[in-house]
Amino acid sequence: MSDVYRLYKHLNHTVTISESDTFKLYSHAKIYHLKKKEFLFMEGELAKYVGFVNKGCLRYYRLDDKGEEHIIYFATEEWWIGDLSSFYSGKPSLFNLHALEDCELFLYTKELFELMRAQIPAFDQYVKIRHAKATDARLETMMSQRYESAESRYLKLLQGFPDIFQRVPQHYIASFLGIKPQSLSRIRKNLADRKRE
Amino acid sequence: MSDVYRLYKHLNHTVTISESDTFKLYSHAKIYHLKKKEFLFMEGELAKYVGFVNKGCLRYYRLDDKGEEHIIYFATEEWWIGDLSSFYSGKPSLFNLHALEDCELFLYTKELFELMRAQIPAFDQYVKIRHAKATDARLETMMSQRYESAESRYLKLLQGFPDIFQRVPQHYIASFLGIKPQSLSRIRKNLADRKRE
DNA sequence: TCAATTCATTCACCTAGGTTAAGTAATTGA
DNA sequence: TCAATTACTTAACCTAGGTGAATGAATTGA
Repeated sequence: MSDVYRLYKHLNHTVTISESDTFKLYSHAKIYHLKKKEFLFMEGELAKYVGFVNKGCLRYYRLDDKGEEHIIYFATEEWWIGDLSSFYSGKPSLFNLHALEDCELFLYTKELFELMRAQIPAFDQYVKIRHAKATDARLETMMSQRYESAESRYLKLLQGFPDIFQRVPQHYIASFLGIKPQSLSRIRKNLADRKRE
Repeated sequence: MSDVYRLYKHLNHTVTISESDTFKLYSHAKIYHLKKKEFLFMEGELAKYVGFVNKGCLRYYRLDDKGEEHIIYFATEEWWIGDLSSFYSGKPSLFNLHALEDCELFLYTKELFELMRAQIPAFDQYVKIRHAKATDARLETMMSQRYESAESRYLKLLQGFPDIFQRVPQHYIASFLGIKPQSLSRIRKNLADRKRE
């Protein structure tokens, strides 16, 4: 499987893009290897890249005023990563992007990213659709945080992103769900107990 | 005060836009009067307009699976309203946009809105900045829902949007904060008691 | 390889906010 | 204008999830 195959396959789920356009996109990217436990950027730094995860797993998180971490998303193969707010505004990021496994990323600076959008209409189209979906998904998360129990959020995650449970420690899952590791343990125990009879 | 003044003033907080461009924008809008308790659109309908609130107050909300309302935002003078997701995708909205006072709105269809963006660069610029800010604000809301107490969310709202308390019934404030009216009453009582000594 | 660290689990106890229900005040509309 | 509706408050009780602390299991790294 060529390096570019995953990107090609991914884009073609959403738009129709040629192999040559995909290759163009790929060949302009900075191929970047991030080792487990390294950061692509940290709070206070400029998030100067957006990138496509070709391999690996990362977490995007933020600290609250008590210094506690809150994971906003996990990114695995075929996810886009970065802090768009910092990327576009040029202001320091409030977030941290942290590798949970060794990663291979295709990175773009703002200039390069805009150039790709300008030169490859199908890619521009893809980015627009993605933005819209991401915005919707974010609202969805907010709503479910507001009116669903932690247990039901856990079950949804288990259903919608089962992979992640094999790849990241459980206390990160808890942080993503917005609860404490002890609470996640309790929820899992309750579910197991209930299943037992 | 001319009808267009508020729009002009508002846009010039963010970008530099001429009176004539503002007037162009205004003159293409559909001026729409929504009476108190009417809906601009409801769940299941197409949200075919986005609009500028020139006068009045509305709430944008959604029902959960138990049929409970959750207010996402209030909009008063100088806010933009609409469901961008439905607006752009052409799919029915999941949300309701409901007038809490008699309103005067400047409405645009998708075609007209895109035309305005294309013909008035300063407006296009304004819309981009707005989108970015709205996206950030949404994430902020999500975070505060996750790790701040209802009391602190209440105090922040009181500080950042004091107006709204004069204009909408308290149970809507509660719904916006993500709590029950009784809880808001209790929080207010606690604060008052604590202030008393 | 094994000591140190990091993870997961469990338990007892606490607290913010939900629930139910009642009572009062304020608005609304024919 | 006044009956009906809608809003707000209070209080007793309940529950999901937080807190702190203890224990053991699994990973990590010199």
